[in-house]
Amino acid sequence: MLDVNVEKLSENMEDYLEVIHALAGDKGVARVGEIAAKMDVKSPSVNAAMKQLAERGLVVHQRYGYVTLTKEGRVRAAEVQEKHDVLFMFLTQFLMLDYKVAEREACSIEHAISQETYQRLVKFFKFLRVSPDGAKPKLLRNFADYLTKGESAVCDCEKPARGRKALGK
Amino acid sequence: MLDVNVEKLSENMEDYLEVIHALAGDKGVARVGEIAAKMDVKSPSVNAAMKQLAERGLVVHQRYGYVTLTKEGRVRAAEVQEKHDVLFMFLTQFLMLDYKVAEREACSIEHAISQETYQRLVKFFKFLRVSPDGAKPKLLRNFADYLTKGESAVCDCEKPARGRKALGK
DNA sequence: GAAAATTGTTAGTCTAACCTAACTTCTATT
DNA sequence: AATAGAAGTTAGGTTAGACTAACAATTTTC
Repeated sequence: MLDVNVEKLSENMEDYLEVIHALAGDKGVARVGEIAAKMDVKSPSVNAAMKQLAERGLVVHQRYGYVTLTKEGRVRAAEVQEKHDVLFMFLTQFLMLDYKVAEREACSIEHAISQETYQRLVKFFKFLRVSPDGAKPKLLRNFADYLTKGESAVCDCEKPARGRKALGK
Repeated sequence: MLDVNVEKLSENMEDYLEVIHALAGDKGVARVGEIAAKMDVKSPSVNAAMKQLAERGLVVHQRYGYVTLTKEGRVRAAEVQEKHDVLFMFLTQFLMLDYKVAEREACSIEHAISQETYQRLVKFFKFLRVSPDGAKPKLLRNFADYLTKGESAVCDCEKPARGRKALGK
């Protein structure tokens, strides 16, 4: 199926792909200078990276010109981006971390998780019907309470049959 | 409070601390050769690493002799280990990944998460009463079903009020 | 207790990132 | 269309981490 013949990329190279992907957006092209700015490195570093990525067939880099992702480059970039997004969602929606922290952490964890783990996370979200925008499921609203109010708020998935609602009301 | 004056360690250095911590166990000491074997590197690499860690006051390394963690080294090692353990738990208990995959991923993610994120994960486990050994909470048993049976099994934390149990029985 | 075997160290090399300084190409203004 | 300035490239240096080969210390074995 998929994922055959995929040489492993370093974290750095994954970052470059991701940034190019983001910059390219609709235009489909990025400049060395833009990439350098976004990655917070100098242009010679970008140059060296582009050389490597070009050799691996992930980007096309015209001398003094545009950088574009190849088809395969786009696929790899998208994979990383998807991991990033699902991790961000986990960190914000589940763990209720603030956006800035979540963003930073997602950026590092995205390189550390396998496709397999990514897919399980996606399934877990589906199972709980969590989405980036939509209303939080009850479970997570409960957890939010727990975080602010402490031990008193509990997950009402557990021990639901014993008393409470059943008795007093 | 805590965590002042803590120079950031590279992933590699964190790994060394973790391995020394594990090897030291009760004896409290480790040998260069053991460390090399566990990390799957050669001894000169361990040597160089020990030099660095000794300079930072995290280990004591006697020439041709034992390596031991300092107090601070032990603290740092334990922090990494705790992250590892909670991640391993998340990957196995929540995402139901197999032990081998979970172990591998925990080893890489452990370097990428902050104390803050770690603590939130711990709280989430407490909230759901998940423990390494104990019985899985209902939520996770449901998710396990969902993974094998697909969409039909759902989280019964959500939409619990509408029919089902209330009606049929 | 001396020689052999094991274990640890040193010196020097390699690679992936990064950097600065100097150079080249492109572009945009007059 | 010439040139100033911006953008990109090349050359060469730095650091962290690994490696091999050669050497030194320690431990084991006879």
